[in-house]
Amino acid sequence: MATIEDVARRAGVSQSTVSYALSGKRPISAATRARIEKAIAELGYRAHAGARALASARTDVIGLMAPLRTGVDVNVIMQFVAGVVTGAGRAGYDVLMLTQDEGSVARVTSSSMVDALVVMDVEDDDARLPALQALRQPSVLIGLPADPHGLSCVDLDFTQAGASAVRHLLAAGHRTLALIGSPRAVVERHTSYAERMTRGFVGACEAGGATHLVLPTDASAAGAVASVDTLLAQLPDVTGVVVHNEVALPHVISRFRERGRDVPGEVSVVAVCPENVATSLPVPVTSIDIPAEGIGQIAVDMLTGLMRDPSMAEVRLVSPRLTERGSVRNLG
Amino acid sequence: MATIEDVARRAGVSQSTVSYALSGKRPISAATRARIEKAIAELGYRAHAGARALASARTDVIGLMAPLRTGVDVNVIMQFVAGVVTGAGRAGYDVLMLTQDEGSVARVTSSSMVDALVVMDVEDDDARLPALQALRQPSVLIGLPADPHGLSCVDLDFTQAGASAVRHLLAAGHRTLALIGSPRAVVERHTSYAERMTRGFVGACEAGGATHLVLPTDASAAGAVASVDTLLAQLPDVTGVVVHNEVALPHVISRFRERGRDVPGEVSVVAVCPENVATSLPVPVTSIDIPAEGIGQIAVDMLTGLMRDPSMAEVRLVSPRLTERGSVRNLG
DNA sequence: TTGAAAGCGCTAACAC
DNA sequence: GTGTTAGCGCTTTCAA
Repeated sequence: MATIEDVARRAGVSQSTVSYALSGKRPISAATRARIEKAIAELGYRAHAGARALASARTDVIGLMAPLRTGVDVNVIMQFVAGVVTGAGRAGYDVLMLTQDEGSVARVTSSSMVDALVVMDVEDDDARLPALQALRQPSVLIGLPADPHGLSCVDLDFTQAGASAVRHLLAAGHRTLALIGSPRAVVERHTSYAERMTRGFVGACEAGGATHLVLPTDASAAGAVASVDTLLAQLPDVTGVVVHNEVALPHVISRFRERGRDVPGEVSVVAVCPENVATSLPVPVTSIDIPAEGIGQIAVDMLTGLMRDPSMAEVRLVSPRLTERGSVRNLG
Repeated sequence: MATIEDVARRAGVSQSTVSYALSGKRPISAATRARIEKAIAELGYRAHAGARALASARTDVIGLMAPLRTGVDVNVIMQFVAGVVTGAGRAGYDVLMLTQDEGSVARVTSSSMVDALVVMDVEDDDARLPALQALRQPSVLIGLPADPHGLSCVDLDFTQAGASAVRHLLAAGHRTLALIGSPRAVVERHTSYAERMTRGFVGACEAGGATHLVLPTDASAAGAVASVDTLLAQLPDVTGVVVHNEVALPHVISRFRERGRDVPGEVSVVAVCPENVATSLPVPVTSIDIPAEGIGQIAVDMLTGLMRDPSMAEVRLVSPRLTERGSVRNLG
């Protein structure tokens, strides 16, 4: 591999001139720059990442801690990852995937493998927060813990999403509502988005005087069936359902039909899921989009902002947008 | 951050002794080793990754090129990624996620950001192969191109999987079969696994004298419905169906039922998908498992082998294993 | 507008 | 069993 010295020699300039030509940190005459670029092209030169990291104390790599376990809305997670990776690419960064295990954050940060971190799957009272805040490198959470500890966060405003779904159903005349939510395991770890979704749902139901029920639901056909059956047993006159569980969604709808409740004839459904999920079902479903890819990109933007000015920590909640697709029936 | 020099000073030894204690590349007396470990612990020392990469010409990072676009069996892809990441972790490597775009492989390899590459979503006649083979760093493909160019490959033996599914149906007395396969776009790019699946399916049908039809199928409910309808129009007396399309699978089964063909009463189904997909449907489905996570780990093992001895290139095809779960009816 | 040279922190000869 | 030291390839003062 060619080194910067090879380039310098070939272009008849000094190493530092090549370096500055590359970084643009000082003016280079057009003629010199041309010779350097020619040499670089001829040699196929690329700066050695390790050497650059050593000398400059930056790696241009972002660490991404994503829940890689399967089963739970893989689709959404994948979209977040895609958003982070493409956003990072556009900003000139690469992405190092980290497993969920304890040590990996400490390892990659203290060995200077990454300049910054994006952390997904945040819990309401996440144990990692103090450690993250103590880091030399800035981090952005995808999710919103109860106390952000001065860390930057970005997420869909799930509280508003839950409330907005309910208000949409209330406006259509529904008064007996249910939330078919995240798997029990997710709820029990107090995962931030599940918590907020529930809060928004319950709050709006209470404000609107609606009877309501919250059902944690396994991300499987069986889970969907169980929840629908429980729901019909406990709240037989339910007419409006909010589904925040991408995997269960199609099975929830089928199960309602099997139980003789047509959607949207007898039961209206509002889903909270990525748009492609809502539109690719047999019957298009009215939904609040989880703009996962966009949020991933925002996370990277926030990170580059923080690297410029570490004091810029902020919380950004993307407002939910509900799209009516006909799975809600107006009882008015 | 503490440096190796800080550790050396604190332990009263030389830098190289610390380095050797860390790498185990030469014997260190127990007493010295103890003092070094104490110093490391007290200082919270971690080697600077860039400095190490510069001096040793290795990064302990593996690049992973995964198709991050959504829609196409995200679940499977996620499991591959999880397998690669956990396998890499166990082998002492981190994983750098690369986007599908042209330049990224050249960028990370020629700047020495990675020691090796795992490449997913391989096409039958993949344009990237010559470039991969010319690299300084070894690579492993997940998938099997027509001509591996001397590169290492690992995948489920989809040819066998297709054949095995057909033979299972033939053995149960079915004589009119269909393959509900990957999306047309995937097929048209000649994605390796789709190609091989079709080959295995068709080959075994012909060998067994079965009437057969292959239907590329969109990864959506609509796609599933369209394929089932086409199938029933073109091959009304079909009794055995192989489904190699995780997303379509549940909708295929529902659609058969809507069309008055019970599964497995009138139509028998063998799926090719990850086990968790086959078992979490309303009716458990007889399937050939895609052991994605395991294959991801094997890919990493092969990579570490290649880094030890670059001449060890090989093709590994994992034999399919069919699990009967009751969605195939014996017509005997 | 350019060059010389001092590190950045680590590894791996080489020497004892 | 341990120490000395010459790089690895780049960035960035300092000097001109």
